[in-house]
Amino acid sequence: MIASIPTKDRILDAAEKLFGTDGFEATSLRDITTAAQVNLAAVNYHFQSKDSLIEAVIARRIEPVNRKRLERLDAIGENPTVEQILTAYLSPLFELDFEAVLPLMGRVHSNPEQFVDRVYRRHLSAVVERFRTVLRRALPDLPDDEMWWRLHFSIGAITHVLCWGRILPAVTDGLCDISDRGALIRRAVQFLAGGFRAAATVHGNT
Amino acid sequence: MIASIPTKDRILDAAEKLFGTDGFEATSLRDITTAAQVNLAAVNYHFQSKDSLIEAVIARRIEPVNRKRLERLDAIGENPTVEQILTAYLSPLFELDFEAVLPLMGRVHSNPEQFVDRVYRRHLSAVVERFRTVLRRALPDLPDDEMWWRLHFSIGAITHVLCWGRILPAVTDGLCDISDRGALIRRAVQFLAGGFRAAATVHGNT
DNA sequence: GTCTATAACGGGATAGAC
DNA sequence: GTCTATCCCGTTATAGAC
Repeated sequence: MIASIPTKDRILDAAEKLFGTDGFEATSLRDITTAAQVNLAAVNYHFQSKDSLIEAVIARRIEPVNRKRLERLDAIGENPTVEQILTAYLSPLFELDFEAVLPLMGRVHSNPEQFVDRVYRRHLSAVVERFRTVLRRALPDLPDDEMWWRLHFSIGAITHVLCWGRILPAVTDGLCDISDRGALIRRAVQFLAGGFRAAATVHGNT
Repeated sequence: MIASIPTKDRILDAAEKLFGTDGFEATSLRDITTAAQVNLAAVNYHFQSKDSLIEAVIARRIEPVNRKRLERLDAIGENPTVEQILTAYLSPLFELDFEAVLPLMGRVHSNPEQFVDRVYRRHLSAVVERFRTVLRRALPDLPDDEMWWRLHFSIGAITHVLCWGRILPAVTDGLCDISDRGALIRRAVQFLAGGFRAAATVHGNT
């Protein structure tokens, strides 16, 4: 052991970084214990299995984010604007680290088959439901189905930034800057609010 | 061999389905050859490795989509609306099968580290560049950096639908219907066009 | 709690008969 | 082109000493 950080936390730190960059299946316990500079068997001692480790890594990050989301939603009062609601949802996420933890969140959001039960149903669905209710008050003319679609479009837009964040500057000749988080949140909120406010036509089978 | 479909195509069909639902790492060659009802060694005969198989599976679907995208972009004339441009980009994608091929496309779009070279740079960047140029003419007041961000928000929104498509009805009590593709395309285009048209404020370091 | 050593297994890939 | 059999490696997980 090199630093004074407990073994369990060293494993969590290394795992979340590697899971984020390489994916859950592609990351072996050996990769994790090597990066964390702990013994291989420590993973199965502190966590019971790789699967439990994955759950622990995710829960450690999602729970504080969701707590802040609900706090900020409560803080903006009874009749917030769409922009305020979206900011309450997004800002706790984008305060996290783009190198280590945001890629992990991206993985979680883009693997429904793997995580819909252990993440969406357990950690996310109640929060989404709260925000959906508030958004419905802010956009009373939007039909329920359209609201759901737009929520998913929005979550997808954000998920993509989580997944691609670190390499966005490279594929856009430096035009996409991820260092200014306040600006990034405002950009996202403006775009998504524009989408939520777009006219919703009735869709038939044409 | 049960049907008359050539072995090579049987492998591609089974692989794209399994890659889409389970992911690339989680799908073994044994899974694929069992589903395709072909011999294990056939994969290494027709393709050289699992990695080459992955590339072949992706290229088979992406290339026709991109050809149609450019055809439809050409077909809408010199000064198309934002809605027309977005429809030209999205419609060839959403004509594909939500059970087999769209989940695969979702995987590809949400794994930048794995696919930025073999997919984005090879198959996608030229097409995105064409659409970015046309969009810039349709939205002359939008700064270049904002354009890039909004393109990525849009691609993310769509990617999310590709990844989550099959289970969206389940998590929304049936409100999200993916069977009517025309309606889905129109919904997405309306949302994204609203986002692209949103006012873009200048972002400082506040 | 932490280590070494190893079990038990499944993975990709290939040799060689047909 | 297609098959069987097998090699060789990396994986998760655990047993047992310290």
